Amino acid sequence: MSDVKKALYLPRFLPYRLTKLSGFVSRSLSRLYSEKFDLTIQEWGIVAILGSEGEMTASQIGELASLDKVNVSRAVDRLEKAGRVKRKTLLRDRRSSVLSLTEEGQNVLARIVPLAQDYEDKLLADFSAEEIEVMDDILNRLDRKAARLRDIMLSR
Amino acid sequence: MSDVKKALYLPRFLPYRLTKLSGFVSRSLSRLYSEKFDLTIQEWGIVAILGSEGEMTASQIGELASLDKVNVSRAVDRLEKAGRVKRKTLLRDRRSSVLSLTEEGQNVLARIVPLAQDYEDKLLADFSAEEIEVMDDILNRLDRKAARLRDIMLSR
DNA sequence: GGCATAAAGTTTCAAATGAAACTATTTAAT
DNA sequence: ATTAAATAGTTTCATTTGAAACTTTATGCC
Repeated sequence: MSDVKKALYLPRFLPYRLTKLSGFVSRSLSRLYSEKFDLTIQEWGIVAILGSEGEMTASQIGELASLDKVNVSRAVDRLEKAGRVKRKTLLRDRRSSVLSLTEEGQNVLARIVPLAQDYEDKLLADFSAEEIEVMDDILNRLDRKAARLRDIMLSR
Repeated sequence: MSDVKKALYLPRFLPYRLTKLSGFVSRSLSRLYSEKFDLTIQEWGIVAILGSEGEMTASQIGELASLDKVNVSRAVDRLEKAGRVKRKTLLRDRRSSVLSLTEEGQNVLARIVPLAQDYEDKLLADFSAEEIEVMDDILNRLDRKAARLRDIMLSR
């Protein structure tokens, strides 16, 4: 009767559950592209973003992919060396360059997208359309809240 | 009209969203214990588990905390050196030992639990009890499915 | 009992990561 | 115009991580 809330039951603790779930998912997914296509998770994110957005600078990519600039820089470097991404220096600001997929990059993307979609489809196979909508809403709200809390915590 | 599903919109891709959310959450939470208590995320998980389960071997902990044995070994080593965990060798199997929290370990746990609970409460503040139940169910199902998919993928 | 195989942890080594320092360029202020 | 401050991206260095090899102890088989 006394120590009801003394401890903390990890399997019910949301942060733990999120970490565990996202770990499962990322590791599974990475098996789909790491060996076969020699891509890291960051590179895959960048290729996916350039695929849907077209041209972007490194910092814009970082923003969208939630990657810090060090990681973007390294990943872009590897992608460029592998001939999957090309840079075009801007005249109006030579500090940064605009990045885009090469033909080879588009090729890789086209081959991975179905695998990734297929994995997501399988993960969601047991959920109805309404349930997926609910999940979508929950994730959005959690994401916004987590970002806000982080900002609050950082600011003091 | 042609390339509707060619690309993949990252901000709607579930694996990406999970990774991003869990990253936010873990980093925020880790600020609560890493500096103040000098604990890594793995150590915190182990302390929490030992706190609610009492005595366990390293492999049992790994099972519960979803940590591989290398990480458990290292984290336990640090915890022991910090006087937070103690080992008791089993007579019937001297390969492993049973681990438990020292008084100091229980102390640390008791000081962190309120902080962790508070963070979780804030994260969930905008959700109703029903919504939390729905979320709970969704996470359980996703977790089981992701684990099953991983096993399937590993087995070939 | 004696030998092969498995299991629990630990150690080692190479690769991934992140914080901080650095370079090059641009913008702002005087 | 000249200097100071800010921005984009890169490099460096120390730490973290994970896979594979290793050590010790236990189990199964003949």
